[in-house]
Amino acid sequence: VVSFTAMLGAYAHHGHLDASMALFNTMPERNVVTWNTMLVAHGQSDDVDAAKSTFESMPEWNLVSWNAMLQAYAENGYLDAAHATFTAMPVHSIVSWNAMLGAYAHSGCLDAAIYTFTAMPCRDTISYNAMIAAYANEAHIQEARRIFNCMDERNLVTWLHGYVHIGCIEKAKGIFDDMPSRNIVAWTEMLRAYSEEGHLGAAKGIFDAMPQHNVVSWTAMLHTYASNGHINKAKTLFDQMPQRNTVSWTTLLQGYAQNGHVREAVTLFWRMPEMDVLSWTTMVTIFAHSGCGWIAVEFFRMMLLDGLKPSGVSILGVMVACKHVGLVREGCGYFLGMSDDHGLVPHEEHYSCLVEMLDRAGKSPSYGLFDEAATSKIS
RNA sequence: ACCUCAAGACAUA
Repeated sequence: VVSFTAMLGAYAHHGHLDASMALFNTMPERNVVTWNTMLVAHGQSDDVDAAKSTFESMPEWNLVSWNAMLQAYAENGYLDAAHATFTAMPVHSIVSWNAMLGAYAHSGCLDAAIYTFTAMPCRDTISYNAMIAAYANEAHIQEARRIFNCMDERNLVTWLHGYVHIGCIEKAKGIFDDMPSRNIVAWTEMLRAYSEEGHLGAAKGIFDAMPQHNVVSWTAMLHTYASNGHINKAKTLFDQMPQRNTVSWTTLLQGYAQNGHVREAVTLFWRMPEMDVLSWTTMVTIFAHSGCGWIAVEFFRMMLLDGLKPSGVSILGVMVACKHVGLVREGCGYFLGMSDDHGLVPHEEHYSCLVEMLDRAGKSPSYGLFDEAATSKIS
């Protein structure tokens, strides 16, 4: 069983999900680890349903199974389901807490992340890294620094992480060079740091020097090419990648969008195995600024029909589109839907876009759709 | 032999 399970995991790691499944089905004997490996494989290829049904078919669960299920939900944006799993599990390890913390950090739920971080019975460097990222994502660099400074235990990974997030790339590189052993997370972090600075050569150097790659590192490199105008290299890399997920697809999609290759973007989009809010939003924003705002509106509607919950970014995109095409009622409706239907808080961008939209149509802010509070904010 | 931290969309002139 052990060697078969190891093979199963190896197949999954290299993106051969079909091979893993075939092996799984023919295995004479399976244990919890075998099932867990399969569960994780499905989660990582963004197939939550398959992960869920694997979980439900398992003869028994251990802590790792629960954590893997929790993570599968978290990775695919099902925050509620992730939390429900967390509450349902019989015991929690630090991995469960970290997974929950990471889920909140990724979805921008800073308060929930802080709550989780303080409620945890103990914290390791992974918890600190996640918390620093949560603050940094929300542009609370001061707080990120504060956490970084108040940590009771530090190691090199956390230093690296902290420096990357506060934008001190030279210091980060210094730490990186001093690390006695670097894991793939550290390597990828360094790669992204260079990528963000536009140091394409340095990023490629890191990528080539890495002892192993996985979807995340491949995608980080893909993003480096795509966002620096090297769309052909990006495409080549994408085709070579042994494993792709929604993030990889969206990264390439964005590369096409940024380089004005609208046709290719559309074709690629419809070939995607799964779309999430970010992939849809990319399509919305591609068309939002052009004269074909109605196409953007169509994409937005299709996203809703797909059952996805729009983000503030996607709403802004569709509002910009409405503004350009003069769909005032429609645009106001999306704005109102933010708080009424989706539990989102409109930001300044949404208000100013709304004002421009009304202004263009010669309507006053007291158009009749808004209550006093909104009207006063608009004016 | 299996789980958590690292990768993707966004505004303004």
